[in-house]
Amino acid sequence: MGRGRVTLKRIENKINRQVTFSKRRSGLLKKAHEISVLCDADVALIVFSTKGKLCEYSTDSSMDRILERYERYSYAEMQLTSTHNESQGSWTLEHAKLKARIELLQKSKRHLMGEELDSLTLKELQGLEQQLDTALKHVRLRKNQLMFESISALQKKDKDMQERNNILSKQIKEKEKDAAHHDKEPQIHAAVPSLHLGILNNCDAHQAGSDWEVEDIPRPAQPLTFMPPWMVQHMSK
Amino acid sequence: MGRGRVTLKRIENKINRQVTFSKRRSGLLKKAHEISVLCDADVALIVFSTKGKLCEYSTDSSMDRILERYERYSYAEMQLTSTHNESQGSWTLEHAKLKARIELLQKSKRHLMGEELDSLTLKELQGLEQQLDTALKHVRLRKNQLMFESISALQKKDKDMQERNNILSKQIKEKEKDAAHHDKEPQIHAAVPSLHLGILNNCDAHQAGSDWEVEDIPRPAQPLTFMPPWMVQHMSK
DNA sequence: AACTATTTATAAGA
DNA sequence: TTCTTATAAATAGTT
Repeated sequence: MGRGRVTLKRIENKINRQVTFSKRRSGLLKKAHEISVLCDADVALIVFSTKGKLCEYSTDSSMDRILERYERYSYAEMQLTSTHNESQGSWTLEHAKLKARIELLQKSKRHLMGEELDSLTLKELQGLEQQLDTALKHVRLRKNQLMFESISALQKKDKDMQERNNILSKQIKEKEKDAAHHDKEPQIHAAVPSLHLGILNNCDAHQAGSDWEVEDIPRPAQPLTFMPPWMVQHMSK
Repeated sequence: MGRGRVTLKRIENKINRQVTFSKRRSGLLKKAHEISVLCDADVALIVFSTKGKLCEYSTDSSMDRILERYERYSYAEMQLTSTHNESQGSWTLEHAKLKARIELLQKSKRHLMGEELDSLTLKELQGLEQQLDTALKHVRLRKNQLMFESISALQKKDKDMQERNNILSKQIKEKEKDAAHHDKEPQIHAAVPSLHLGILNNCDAHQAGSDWEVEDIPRPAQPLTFMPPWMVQHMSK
């Protein structure tokens, strides 16, 4: 796509190579992002330039998650290799890797808890926000599930009780009928007003300090910063 | 590059998304390979489709090397310092400890990312939610309030019904007593076992397979953060 | 899976 | 580097 046809061969001219790298890198990042969004794919892209400069893209800025997923995916292999990998030399490396991993995990955990955000770029913060938002949705979904299960149980019991009520009412009426019919005694009147209860609606008995009173704070309109996507990459920490 | 202009938004049509994924995936892989060859770059590309299928490209097919290089890039210091300062004897133990630690960290991290929530209690979920919500505080008072009120209403109703049950039972007993006393007819026995209801606790009536979706429950329009996709792409320094 | 009308990416030039 | 432009490539919609 350009004025000349491209040959799949290392560009020998250093300047040209650098320029082409810049252009294609942004193109590649863009496409990685596009397929990620359009097709709902999890993408991780890592690019080292000749000079060793790192450039990366990952869906939701969650490189760690995706790399972990990748490693999980190849778990079978890894198990096979790691079993026999216990020669001395690789132990130190293994150890170092584990420590590095812990560092990574702690760091990302701190970020997820909203700590140490100073070191993050705008883009990373953006990604973090999205991730937290998703997590929050999941947590609430689960919470709702538990709560609604409680409600369902109560409703069922409620229904059972209503039936029981009806049965008892009928029995009383029969009793009264029998009584009136057979010995014409004064009837005992049992007022049984029907209890009508709305389901899932408002109620007066509201305990203020209860355990699951949640947040009172009105949510401000989402404060999003707009910025041409492919410009963002030029901002560094 | 096609007959229509593309909008950077998840393709909702499943078939279309799948087709587009295939096409773009090969395009992306091709471009990754091209930049790798043309510009002598080290590239690692990992793509998971929606369905979880993995597809990867890496310069010289050396994914491991590049991923290691990637991790080293961030944790060079660590690797240097941690390689030689451990005594050999306790390595196995050290190793195990580190692994255990990693497990713990991953678990809590997953919770913070809204995953594997099934093992959490309502209370724990509440804590998690608050933690996640610290940044997004305000949210859903109304919904929670409604649910709280529903449960309270049901509890109140429940209580009322119990009282009513008791009253009715007494009336029946009086009836029976009267009947027996006055005309010695056969009695009608109405068994009225007392219904005991726990409050917001375990429910026996638990529908196992039901798919709980928050969306099934009427609630106010969802004011969730909507994040314009631009960008999560990031480059390191 | 092929076919094209178009859009998009980018090589070369400035 | 950045912009412009001619052209090659990629691909969305269609068959």
